[in-house]
Amino acid sequence: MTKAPTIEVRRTLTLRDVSEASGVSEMTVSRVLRSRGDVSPATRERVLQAARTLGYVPNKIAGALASQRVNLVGVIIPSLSNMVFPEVMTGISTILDNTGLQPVVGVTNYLPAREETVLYEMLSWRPSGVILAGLEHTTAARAMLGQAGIPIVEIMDIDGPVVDSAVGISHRRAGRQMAEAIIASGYKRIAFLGTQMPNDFRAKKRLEGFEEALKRAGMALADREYYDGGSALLKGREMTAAVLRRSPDVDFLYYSNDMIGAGGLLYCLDQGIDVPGRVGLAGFNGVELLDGLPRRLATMDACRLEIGRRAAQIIAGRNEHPELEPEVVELFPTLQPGDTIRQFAS
Amino acid sequence: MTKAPTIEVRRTLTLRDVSEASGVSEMTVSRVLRSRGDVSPATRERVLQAARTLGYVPNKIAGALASQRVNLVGVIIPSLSNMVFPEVMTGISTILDNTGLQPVVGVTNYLPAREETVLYEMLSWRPSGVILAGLEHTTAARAMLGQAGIPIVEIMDIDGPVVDSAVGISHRRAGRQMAEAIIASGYKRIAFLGTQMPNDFRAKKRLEGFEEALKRAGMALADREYYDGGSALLKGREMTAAVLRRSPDVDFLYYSNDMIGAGGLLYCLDQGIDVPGRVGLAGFNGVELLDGLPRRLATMDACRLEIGRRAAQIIAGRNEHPELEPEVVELFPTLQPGDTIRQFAS
DNA sequence: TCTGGCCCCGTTAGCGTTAACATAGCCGGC
DNA sequence: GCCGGCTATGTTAACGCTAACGGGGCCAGA
Repeated sequence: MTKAPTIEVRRTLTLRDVSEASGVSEMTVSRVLRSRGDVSPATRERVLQAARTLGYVPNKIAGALASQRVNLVGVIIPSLSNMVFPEVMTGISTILDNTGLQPVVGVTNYLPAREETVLYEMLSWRPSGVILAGLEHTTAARAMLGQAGIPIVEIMDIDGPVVDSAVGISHRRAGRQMAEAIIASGYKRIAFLGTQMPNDFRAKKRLEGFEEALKRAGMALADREYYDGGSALLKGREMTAAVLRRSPDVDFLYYSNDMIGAGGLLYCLDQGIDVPGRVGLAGFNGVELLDGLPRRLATMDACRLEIGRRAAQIIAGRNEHPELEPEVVELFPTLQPGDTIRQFAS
Repeated sequence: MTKAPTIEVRRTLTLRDVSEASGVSEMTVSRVLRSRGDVSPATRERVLQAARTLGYVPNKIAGALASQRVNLVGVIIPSLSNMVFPEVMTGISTILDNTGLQPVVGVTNYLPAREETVLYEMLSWRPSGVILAGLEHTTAARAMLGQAGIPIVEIMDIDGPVVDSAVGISHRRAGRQMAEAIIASGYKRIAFLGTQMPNDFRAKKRLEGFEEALKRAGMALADREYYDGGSALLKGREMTAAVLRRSPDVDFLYYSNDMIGAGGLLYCLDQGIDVPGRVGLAGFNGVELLDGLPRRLATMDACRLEIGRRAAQIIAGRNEHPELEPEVVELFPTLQPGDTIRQFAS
């Protein structure tokens, strides 16, 4: 009984190994493994068998270099830890799964310089497309995007000039709408509570839209409070406590995201504060988490899943049909009044 | 006045373009861009200048093929949407940032078959290492890992056979410890509430350890409830309501994760149920979110950040010093009793 | 002046795969 | 029986970069 020969020094396997094991040329093996071109069922089977028993894993690096084709899509986002981008990723994945494309994530931590680095790194792998959050980039990053010669989709935001394609909502308008709803409900002394982050341009735009609407109604923010880092839920509590202490006459708290809004809501309920009678509350994003709170926080859905889907569709489409034109897709978030905003003016 | 010549059909730039623009050989350009080998400051500057003005981005595909070196580390995790893996990623990134290595994430959605696919895909890029969650893999996946010839680190769990290296905690022991603490506090009728997911092996092991400790104390689970999908916070509420209705005599609720535990806590507080007098509660993971709740949920820290850091250190270390041996690192989670578990037996 | 060594830079030969073309064999129709 | 046209396979030449080596200039010491 002979034993199958075991390779001593395990070099990494190549097409040549499979070709020798199955008695055909490397080219034929390549064709079988990519199911491209005509191969007779017999040899196909023989090759697959050989590849399997050897445990061959193709080398995409060599393949990509030869074919000038890389099935990767770079996705550059600010953070993974705030529940909003994972959902965007889900949207992207569901679409890309049906194409041969594969997402590769890069995280910038809201730092433009980091975005530039990550982008450079990604482009050096010559991906088939890039999806990145926001419209604000360093000049160098913008230059790279322009040069890349691949479809680029900026997501989340459409308030500003676009490099190539874009899918998002108008955060300025979203802020305005929320302000209008709050004003219409009769709230008069409105405070803003948000992140300190100077590079969260979308939060900034929402606030701008919000203040603009206030101004148009002859009002202004009664107070504002910023935080930076830490547990958002806890910060929401703390900031809410601080604002209500400092400005007891405030009757509405507008949070820059749902998480701190949820913290604020829990705080108010703890303190026995009448919501939405004594104070109204609103956040932004429409995160799933809110469903489990004692009361539904008013919020606006940011269309995260749909944004991911549409962005991926644009990349996939342009990949298949290079003649397709760039497009800018605006989505419209819906205001969910929940239980933390009065229904009628008082 | 002559205009700089603009290239009509924008081919993608190569080293050759930079070399021509700067009047040196491609090799010298390569050396400059990788800061490897001796190059005179003068030519270095000239090359960098040329590369910058052209907007050259190196082609890592070609570089990797030529050098047989890829600075990527594959990270394969079940999910991004539950707050635990993003933190592991953070740990990995902080270490890798200082090494020239770069993480690439793949998500399996707790599906072994999907893990196999993702792994195959990753290995085909010939990464410098792979970090993957859990010890349970398909045979094919296990075979690939064995063949890969690169450092592999299995993370989160160490209850079982390891492919190469591993960093994690014993979930069985974690379950046991929590059970012992609960029993010591005098709770008698204990229910379990967890995910339906048949492939969350770690949750399963925690439950096994938990039940084992109960058994040793002559007890058994009084009730159990499973959920599947949806908002974890909301599900936590619903499941808690269901269990307390079905088994009114239950005096402790052990949740398989903090998120549903938080939902349960909020439900109990809503209902005016005395926590931890009438019922005690405990979760698992030690997520930051808990800090913002009205009461601190008992939990166990899963050492996520540290797991990420140690795993990355192993990869980076073995990458620098290939002679290093595989290692298995066990971390020890600490039980945080919080406010939802009685301090003394009653 | 010669020699050895260092600095700087160029030349050559792949890395493992695929695109493009070449070719051998076979079938059917006239 | 020859030829066109298919099918199944092989051959060749990149793809863009880097490892490895080679070598010309220059300086110091003999």
